[in-house]
Amino acid sequence: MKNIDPTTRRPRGRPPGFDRELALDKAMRLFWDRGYEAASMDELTAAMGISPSSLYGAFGGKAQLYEQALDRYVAGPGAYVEPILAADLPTRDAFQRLLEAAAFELTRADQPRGCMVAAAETQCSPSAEGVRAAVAERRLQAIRAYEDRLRRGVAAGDLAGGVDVGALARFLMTVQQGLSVQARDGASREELLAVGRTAMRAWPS
Amino acid sequence: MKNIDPTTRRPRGRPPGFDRELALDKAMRLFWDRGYEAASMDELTAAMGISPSSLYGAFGGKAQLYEQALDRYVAGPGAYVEPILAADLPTRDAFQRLLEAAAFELTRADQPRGCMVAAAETQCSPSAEGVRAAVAERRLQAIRAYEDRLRRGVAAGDLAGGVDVGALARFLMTVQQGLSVQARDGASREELLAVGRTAMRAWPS
DNA sequence: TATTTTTCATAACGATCGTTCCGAATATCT
DNA sequence: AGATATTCGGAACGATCGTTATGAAAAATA
Repeated sequence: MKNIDPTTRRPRGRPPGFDRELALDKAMRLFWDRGYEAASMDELTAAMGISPSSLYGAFGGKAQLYEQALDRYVAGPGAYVEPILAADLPTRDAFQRLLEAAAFELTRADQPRGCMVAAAETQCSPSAEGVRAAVAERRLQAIRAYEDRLRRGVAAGDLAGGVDVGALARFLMTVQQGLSVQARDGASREELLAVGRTAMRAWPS
Repeated sequence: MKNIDPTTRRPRGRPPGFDRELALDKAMRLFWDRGYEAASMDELTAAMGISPSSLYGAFGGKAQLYEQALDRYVAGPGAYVEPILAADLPTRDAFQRLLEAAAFELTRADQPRGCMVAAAETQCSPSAEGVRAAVAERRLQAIRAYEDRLRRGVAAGDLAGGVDVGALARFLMTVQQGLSVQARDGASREELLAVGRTAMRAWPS
């Protein structure tokens, strides 16, 4: 088949036989549910509907695929976080909404339970140390994002200047990570919401 | 060699060539650090100083060894919990001490970081579903233990009757699970202590 | 139509997984 | 001493791991 339109001109060789974004989405779901090591190449290729050679050609390998799946998770199912932090809300309200949203998102019936980042890859074999460190780094950055939001609250005057924003940020992230474990263990949405409400009682004065 | 004393009479065959408790201890350490699946039989037998056939003879297999390692963890490194819950303390003080003790224990230099139970085996391959369920069940029982302690507080009158003990217990366990993730990510003892202090601010009135 | 380029499916690779088998070693019992 | 019982080290098992090699398939280009 020939393509005349120069704006959609096909490259030289055989065209890819699958949708890259769709395949990445399937991989993300499996990694999300299983973690990195427990998701085998056989399962990945089956879920993505492609062959190992296509996977290597398009994504570079299992570890690289996992990192791209992480990116896709943050930009997709995990995208609910950023707008809440960025919204023009009182600081306390923002984190209350964040915990409510987490309770909702971590227990959706149409998704794997828990967060793909929050409590994943805490244990692994030495050969997976690289990906473990990558996930841990994302968790650290998430705490930083909380800190930044809290500092914005201090600057805006709706959070007392004496508050230890580092400790508060880490506490809030600790709760999120615990919520992810709870969700994976089968806790209900209402139970997670109750945990979130309890956690908010720790909000300074 | 012959053994005369009938109270320490040896059984018929060749005597075991290793200390069962010591070997189990080594296995526990490795499982604690790596989790179930990422700890290979090669590493286990090397750490325990025994052969695969001895491991099977003495423990039954990898999965059974893991369960026994869990028991040993609870009775050993994790034994600090029970006396704090059982102590004759005001309820609030008990959980404050528990969080302080956790911050200390989860960051010991002579042990793997984090708790062997709290945030482990949240993701695994289908073949390890059995052990995952077993660990999850222990986490559920831990929440129950917290609930029982809180109810004791209500009965003793140092916790208001209107308090939702289920939610409070789950919140406290959620924090513990999050602390375990934090510890594995390298958070310092002081940081965990600060998280614990923040969490205690959620204590009812 | 022939050539070139890229992707694809399949099979095969070496490594490692948990497990089992086997013969030697080491003890007690007859 | 010989028979019996139990444990040992080590090899071997089939299965599965992630990865790579091979050649056919499918497109544009010459």
